[in-house]
Amino acid sequence: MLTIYNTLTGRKEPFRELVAGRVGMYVCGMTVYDHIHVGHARSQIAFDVVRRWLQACGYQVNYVRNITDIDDKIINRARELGEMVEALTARHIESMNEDFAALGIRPADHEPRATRFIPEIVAMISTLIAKGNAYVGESGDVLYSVSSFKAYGQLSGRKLADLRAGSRVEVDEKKRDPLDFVLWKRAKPGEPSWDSPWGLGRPGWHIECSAMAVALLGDSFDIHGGGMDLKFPHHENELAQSCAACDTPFVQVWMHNGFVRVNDEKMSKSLGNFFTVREVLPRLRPEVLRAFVLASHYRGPINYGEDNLRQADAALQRLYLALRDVLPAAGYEPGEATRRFTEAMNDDFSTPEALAAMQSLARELNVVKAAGDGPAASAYAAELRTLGAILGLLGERPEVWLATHSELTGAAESAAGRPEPAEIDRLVAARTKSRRTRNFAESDRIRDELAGHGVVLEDGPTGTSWRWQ
RNA sequence: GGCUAGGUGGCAGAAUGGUCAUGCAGCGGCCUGCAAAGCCGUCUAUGCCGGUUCGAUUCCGACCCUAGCCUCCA
Repeated sequence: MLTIYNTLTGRKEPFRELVAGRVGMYVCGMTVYDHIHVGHARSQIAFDVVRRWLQACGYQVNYVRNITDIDDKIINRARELGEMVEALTARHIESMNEDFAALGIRPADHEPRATRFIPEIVAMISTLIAKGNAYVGESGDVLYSVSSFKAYGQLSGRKLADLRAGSRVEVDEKKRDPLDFVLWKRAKPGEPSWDSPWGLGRPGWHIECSAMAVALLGDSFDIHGGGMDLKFPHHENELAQSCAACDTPFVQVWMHNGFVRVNDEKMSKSLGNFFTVREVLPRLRPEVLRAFVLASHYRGPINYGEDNLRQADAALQRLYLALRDVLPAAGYEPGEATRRFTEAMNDDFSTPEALAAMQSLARELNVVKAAGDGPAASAYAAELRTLGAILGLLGERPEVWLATHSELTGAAESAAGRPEPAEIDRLVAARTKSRRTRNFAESDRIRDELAGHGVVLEDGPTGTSWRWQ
């Protein structure tokens, strides 16, 4: 039985889908004005795994991940770069998709863009005005009236009075309530705009998600996910709009992932302490980043740093080493590892425990391998790869993975100074010759030399193989 | 100030009203010419103070500390 922690209720609850066998899921995606960073990657990996697990459980998942392609930041960035908004967003959507693919984050079933859903957005705003939940302010913007929705604050656990008392809420005289937020923003000259009953303008941030989610998943759906920082105000507002417009509970389960930290601080655009995925990937196998993310529970924080990445790499390498030289069987009888893995994933997607189960399975695999039990090893290998696939891991061939150099885990050797494979093969052959003549001083010298370049030698019954450390 | 989530071994990170995963690192052994890989064994932990209990790391309360949100942010 799958249980999921629901932000709305503050506890883990048994998951009950609205329509038997089907799950509608909406995850907040990217605002496309820059390359994605590790924090974004974490969030998308987390929900990618949620989706994969739901599918592994037999659900037919309708996965929607939006793209915010119009807002102030985009307009400002385009202006700074002297570029058209369309060109800027197209560029970054492409960049985002490349990064997602590298990290094994699968495309969503629907990837709606705000600018393609203007009619739906306008319609929802009209409904809100008609129902008395929204009004046209003095500035010409359309605003949502928070006091018109009595459950406002339920998701983030806040009371309107507390929020109003918050020292950082800016008082805007044009609003009836300082907490009212924009649904439709009137365009200033030169800004991209769309026609509406309230004049030329563009949608506010929150309304696009409401309108697109309802358009693609219906008035009420199963799971809505996003980063912790979206809980308030974004999801609170989204919830208020959608409930008021549709008179439905909107979302069954709200899920929020924790942050990536750098030196115990949130990695964020505003703090400037972020690493983009594309600057990090050249010296980090994408799968290592994925393993690093999954080594922690999705709701907790993770610290981005060399030590932790190295550990993730070592753990992953251990799994690949176990799989090396074993042909996975076509079928197998799921064992203790699968049972433990399943239980872990059913417990609010506890990927650290699931990975622990995989490590134990790798040990069993190593044992039967060493004992020369080929059929048992093949069965375990198949089981391990199946479990790995659910997490989007272990998709590579072991030999290929092990031959891939990772600067992080390798010697302090720059890419330029790294020896060529042909040169390594030559040295390995020379060492083998020395070993045959029992000239161990020379053979050890060669091994040390290679070790200095991050090359690890392994002597086996069929000869010597090498891999990058 | 309000709200939320946390504080577990050298590090990372699970779980649990009584026996505290898993990986890395360390130590001992097997294997090896020696190593590596692998296997076996093994050391170190539950922020602080009270309470409930036969027994709490786990439940309750206070305190301290950390992070996050309350403004754009995955």
